[in-house]
Amino acid sequence: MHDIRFVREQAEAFDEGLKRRGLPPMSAEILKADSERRSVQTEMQELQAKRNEASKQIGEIKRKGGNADEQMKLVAAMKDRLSALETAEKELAAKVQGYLCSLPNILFPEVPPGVDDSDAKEVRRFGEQPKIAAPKEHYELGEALGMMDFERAAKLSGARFTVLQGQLALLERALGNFMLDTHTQEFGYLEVSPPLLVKDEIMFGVGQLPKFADDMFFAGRTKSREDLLREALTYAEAADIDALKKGEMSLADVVANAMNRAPVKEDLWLVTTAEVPLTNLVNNEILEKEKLPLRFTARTPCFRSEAGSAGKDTRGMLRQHQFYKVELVSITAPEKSVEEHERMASCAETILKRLELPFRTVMLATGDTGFCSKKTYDLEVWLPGQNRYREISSCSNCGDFQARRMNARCRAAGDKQTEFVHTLNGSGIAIGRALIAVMENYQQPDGSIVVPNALRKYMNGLERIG
RNA sequence: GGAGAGGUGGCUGAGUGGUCGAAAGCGACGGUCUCGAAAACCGUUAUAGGUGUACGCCUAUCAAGGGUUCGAAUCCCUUCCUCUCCGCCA
Repeated sequence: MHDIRFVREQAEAFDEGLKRRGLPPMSAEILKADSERRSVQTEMQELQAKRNEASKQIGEIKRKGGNADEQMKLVAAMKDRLSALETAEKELAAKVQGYLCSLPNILFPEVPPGVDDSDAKEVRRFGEQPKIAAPKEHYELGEALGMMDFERAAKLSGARFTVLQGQLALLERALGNFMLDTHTQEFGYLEVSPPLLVKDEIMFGVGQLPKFADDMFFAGRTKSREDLLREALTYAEAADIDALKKGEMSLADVVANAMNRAPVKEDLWLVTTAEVPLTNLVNNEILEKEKLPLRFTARTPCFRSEAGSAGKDTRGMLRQHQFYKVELVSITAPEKSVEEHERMASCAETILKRLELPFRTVMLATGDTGFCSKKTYDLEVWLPGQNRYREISSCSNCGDFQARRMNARCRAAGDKQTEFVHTLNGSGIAIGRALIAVMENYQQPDGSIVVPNALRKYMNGLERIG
């Protein structure tokens, strides 16, 4: 979410920021609504002050047993105007808020222009690509080993799920344990085991809602769809139903109106990443600035609908509805986030280095950087089976964009003024894809897979899978 | 799932229609005292927004949203959350 004061004070910079995102200038429209809102608010507050004064007098007069008819008439006379102003103020405030929370974050100047991952700028590269004759893809290796089963997964859950068994299941567990140990013991992250089902406002806080609902799974606590619809329809108005009968209104509109009128019941979303609960740990809090940064890590399943990626990466477990990931989240003082971003990327890189997997780090282009982010580093691991680098980690500095949505602030000791914290998140790293990378990079001609040194102690000394 | 009790400032907690943004205590901060500290005493101590050059003034906020009323922390409705007992359950 953007700061209205930033739009007021630096309208050109704001529009320039939108332009780099490929969006038209919005400041004029926003400021128009903002100034309307303020003038309505001023009039409303003046009227409220008058009303409050008159009400106070009424109270005094009545206590003394006098006749307050005149004052009551006065208040009654301003009632309509006041409620109109209150409604208008609410609408305008919502309009301004709507703009501010639906536009993406302003990017740092160094973010390279471009539209997709091919425009990303490589910043560094590590490791040598292994020389493998006729490298196989991970699913060929896994299925041949009998430890990766897509058919049975489909039987249980449909496409984009995997069943891992035996040593590959162990490898998955070992990867997560290795990553968590590294981040907690060497880099000072606090291990967290968070809820995986969260409320609307939590998804809003990290920018998943309201725009990206289609990317998520929804866990209704309620009954069947039919029951839900019936319940909502009890809020339909008689006038709407009459209009429906006369054919003046569509069923869809009647339902939509009823839904709007029905009370909001909070159902829960499945987290798309542990960033969601970890970042929100500090929502609505004022943290002691001296205790920052806070660094959290968690290994959790991640649930994604992959709505926009039909047909992409359909083979294997590269793109799944459910996968494990170790996530890193930092909550920093405003002036520390840039430094923390570099540190976080290097924590993620350390994992790949220890696993001795070749990778490169790129800075995403303007058109490819996420909604909340000011700047994003992607780590791309080498996959011999695909003969290309593929994303395995994404580290973003969100500045105060999420903090504003979550109302997460900090305050220095002795200060009265609070500031919004900065939030950063990064994969440290995606476990499913790390498993793929290990399989493809460590594959042997006989179809077995050598276990990287760093993982052996997490796999009971196992040196080779298969 | 059934029954009940609640949600008030940094914390504890009073307040059931009118000078209540809210008693009291604790905590924190400033001061007096002291060589210094403690104790004691005195004082200060919410957030957001609007408005004016300015001491300021105004508005909103007692979980959230809506309603009743001239006026709501207080009454009504809905939602969310917490706790207790029973049931079920890893």
